[in-house]
Amino acid sequence: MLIQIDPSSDRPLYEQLIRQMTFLVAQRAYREHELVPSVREVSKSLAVNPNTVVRAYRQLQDDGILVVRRGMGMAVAETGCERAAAVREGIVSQRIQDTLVELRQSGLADSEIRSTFLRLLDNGSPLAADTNGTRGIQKSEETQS
Amino acid sequence: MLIQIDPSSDRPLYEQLIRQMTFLVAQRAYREHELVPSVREVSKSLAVNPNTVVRAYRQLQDDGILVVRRGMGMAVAETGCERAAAVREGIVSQRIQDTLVELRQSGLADSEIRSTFLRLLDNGSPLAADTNGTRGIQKSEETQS
Amino acid sequence: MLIQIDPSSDRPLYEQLIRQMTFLVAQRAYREHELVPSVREVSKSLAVNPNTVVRAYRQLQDDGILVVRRGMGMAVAETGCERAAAVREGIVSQRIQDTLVELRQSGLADSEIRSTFLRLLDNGSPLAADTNGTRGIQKSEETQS
Amino acid sequence: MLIQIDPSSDRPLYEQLIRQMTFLVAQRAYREHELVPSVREVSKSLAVNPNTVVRAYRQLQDDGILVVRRGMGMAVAETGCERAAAVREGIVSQRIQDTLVELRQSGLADSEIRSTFLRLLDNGSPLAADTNGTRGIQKSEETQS
DNA sequence: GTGGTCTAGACCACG
DNA sequence: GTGGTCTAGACCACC
Repeated sequence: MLIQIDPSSDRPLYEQLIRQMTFLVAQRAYREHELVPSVREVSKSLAVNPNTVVRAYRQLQDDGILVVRRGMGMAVAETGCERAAAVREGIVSQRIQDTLVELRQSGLADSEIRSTFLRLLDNGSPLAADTNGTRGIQKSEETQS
Repeated sequence: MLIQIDPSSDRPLYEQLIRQMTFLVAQRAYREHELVPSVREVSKSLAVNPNTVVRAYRQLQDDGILVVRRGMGMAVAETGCERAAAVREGIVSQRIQDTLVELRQSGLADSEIRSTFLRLLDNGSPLAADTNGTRGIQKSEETQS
Repeated sequence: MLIQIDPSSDRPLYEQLIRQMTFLVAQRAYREHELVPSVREVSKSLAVNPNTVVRAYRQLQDDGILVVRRGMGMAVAETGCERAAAVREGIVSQRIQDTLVELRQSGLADSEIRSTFLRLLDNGSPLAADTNGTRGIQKSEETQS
Repeated sequence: MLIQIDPSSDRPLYEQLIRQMTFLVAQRAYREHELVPSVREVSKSLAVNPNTVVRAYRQLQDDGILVVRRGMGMAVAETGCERAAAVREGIVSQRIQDTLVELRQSGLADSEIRSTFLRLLDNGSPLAADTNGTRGIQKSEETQS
């Protein structure tokens, strides 16, 4: 339903776009064969350069999540949702692994890591708790002013 | 005991050096007033540009973890271990927070995140079991030619 | 007998249509003065934009392969089959030449190119054995709804 | 030894760069761990925009042929030559396959295809027979004016 | 010096 | 309207 990017994040914009889109398709916010927002549309809504969107969409093609419908736009690929879910799985695991490796280097015991993690997990749902600096795009276009 | 860096990581080398050193001091691998390896030594052992080491050491000075002993090199500061522990605490919390924010965007429920995390935590190798691509430096300096 | 197009090919649809039609006329699947399927018919059967068919047919006119029969549609021109055969000859030679140029840049010796080519030539399915993603149109028009 | 591109070709520049570089590595014109020409260098020598080169180099990274040496440039990856050879193999096969499919659609018999192919193969070595419009880059930089 | 990212704007082919 | 390619030029982090 919603593509969100945070221009102040240290993650590159195109990478955020790739991740967001992958997650959305994995959640079936866009379904197989459904057209996704056009490059220009996304570009305009998120105030991002078209080239940046193109770059993200291209990667999603390479991942087998999107396909080009020439002259019409880009659509979720035949088995796009599956692939997206698989890619998401990989991203999530990798992210946790990386974090664990770094944390273990800190000299903290696994038990300390576990307790800190669980404490922060239960704390609050920071799911865009602060929307400062975040720009989003709705699926149906009447939310934009 | 050991400074480890991974040149293929996406983290900058100087950042890895800062983190590693901070963690080591926090663990009291180097104690107050103890001399730390010289820039030249670290640079040679890790095959890293001296400038990169200088940069890291300067940051550690600014953090109040190291101090210059003129003519002798750099040593752990008066209250270096405390400060290092504090810095470490901040790094660890921040790291977990960041990870949580990203994971929540993936559309996975907190319960799924928790289970994946716990699974990977119990699985893994305690501390870089495989050292492929990782370069280290020992506390006693005669390991490297 | 059959116009086949592959919408997922990197060749533009109109170009595929032109080539296919040229080949069919060269093979005398449609003979001199014989009416070819109407724009509307082709468009519907192949699920292609009518404009695309129009564009292809116009090119075939320019090539002297088709002519308009006002009020009736388009037919193979007086000397259409000859011209089509000539055009086909040019296309085929050009195609092979292009391929050879590219392959020679790969650093493979001519002998390797030859053997690979012959191997693949003998292997393969004679004519689009698997029709996945390929859409066709029959000469007799009652196959499509 | 030589990167060659033809700006008048219908193949995109970045694709030509990818192919050329892949072929060169496969032929061991650049060897494992060896630095390849920098983005700016290639860009200048071939009179191509740096972004275009970046795009090509990025793809080569994704293919596992090149790796970044941060601050130093890009080098052939550990098993880069193998991978390059494998990629080349795929490119070559695919190219021939595509050609065969198209030729078979022309209505020509396999025997005719074979004879035409062999004739053109033996004809001449069009390996850059005409250098009009082709721009190249030497390995050692003293050839450029 | 190196690569990485982003913007701005242009032109093209396709449907 | 759509995506694809390319250029030009800027700024950044890293070594």
